[in-house]
Amino acid sequence: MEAIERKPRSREQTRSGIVLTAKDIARREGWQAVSIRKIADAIEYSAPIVYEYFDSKDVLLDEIRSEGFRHLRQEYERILKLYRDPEKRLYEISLIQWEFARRQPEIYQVMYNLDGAYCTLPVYQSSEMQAVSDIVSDIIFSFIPKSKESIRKLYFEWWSISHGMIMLTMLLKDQQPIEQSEQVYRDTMRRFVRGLR
Amino acid sequence: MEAIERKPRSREQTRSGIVLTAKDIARREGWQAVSIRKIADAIEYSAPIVYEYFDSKDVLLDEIRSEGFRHLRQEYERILKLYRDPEKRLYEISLIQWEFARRQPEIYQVMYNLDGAYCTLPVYQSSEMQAVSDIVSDIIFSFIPKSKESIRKLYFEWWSISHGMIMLTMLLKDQQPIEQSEQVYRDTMRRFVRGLR
DNA sequence: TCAGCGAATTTAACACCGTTAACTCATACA
DNA sequence: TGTATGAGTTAACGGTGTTAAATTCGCTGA
Repeated sequence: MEAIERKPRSREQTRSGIVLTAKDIARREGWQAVSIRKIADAIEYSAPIVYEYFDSKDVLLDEIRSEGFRHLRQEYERILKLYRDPEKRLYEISLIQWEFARRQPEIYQVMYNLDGAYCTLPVYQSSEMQAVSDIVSDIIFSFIPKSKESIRKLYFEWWSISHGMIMLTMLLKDQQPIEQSEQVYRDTMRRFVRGLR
Repeated sequence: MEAIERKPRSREQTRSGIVLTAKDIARREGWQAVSIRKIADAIEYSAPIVYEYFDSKDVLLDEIRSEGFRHLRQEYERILKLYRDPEKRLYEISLIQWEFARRQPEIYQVMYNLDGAYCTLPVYQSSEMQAVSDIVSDIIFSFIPKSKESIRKLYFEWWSISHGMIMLTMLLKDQQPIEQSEQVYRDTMRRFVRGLR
């Protein structure tokens, strides 16, 4: 983030500078190292300026989290356009999930309050999260048009397996090679998708 | 924890008082609210005293985490004595896992660095965690005596499903009734165990 | 009884944190 | 020229983990 200098910057640029810097520090030093003052330093402003863009650190984290869910949603919709087969769709979306967590672990962490990332605002009532949930639920529904309750359970199951494996992979990453975890992930998700029909 | 007064206390009592207080604050206010000074206040000592028992906050959290894994191991071994059928064993252990997370969520959180709990010391090289892993792996092995690699994968799978569901249940607890999540958990774990034979 | 020692405990400090009030300062307009 | 507006800063408050220094206390030996 040292690329950012303090010359001519629009409000929008400063705002996204804050977000970028926060993510950058989180990626390099972990979320517990992200502080308002450190962000302010990086964008070459004093700390109170950050509060002109975000009411609190919590709100900033929430924004980054929402951004993560939005990005995920876009990827999901890309898959929807690419494939028509529900089986293929759900499997590819599972892979998207994996790739996302692998490429942007710090975002994944703040989305689920993992590893020092801690956002007070409840995630379950975020519309962005609801959107990604709806996409996956709809795919499952097109698979087997059962009751809303059944779909909910199946989605909960899919989500749990995917998220659980991703989390444990992160946890054990220095002990168990990622390639191996990825293989298990692929196999398990494929089996889950197969098991739906 | 208001029961603790400062009269005659052995070193051991003070030490466990620190641990108890930390867990108590975490349970009531969340891990991000746990501070050395607050613990010291509760046990009626000044902050530096805590450092006579624990080198750092990190070490204190690590101790609580290890305690959690030890407790889990004891429960697992209780199940081993109670049942001989591997299928029954694995299923019952799955239920233990659920019950533990439900009854002592703050311990579960610190074990996996969830929701503001953050312990720097790596969990994957804790012998206590290894012990519980070994128990479950052994059960799976007695189920289907395959290669070490296969067992590892199956254990990873079991752990992911269980942990994933528990985590998401915590995350969605205000949105999705726990009883419902528990039902899905039981069904899924039963199905997993069945699928092993 | 009292001096002195050693251990137990506290106070004070450092460098950080999130957050807010008060202040400075330059520009734009009357 | 005077003043109001807005951007940006400094300074402060109460909190954090942590450590060094100071203090208090109980006990031993004279």
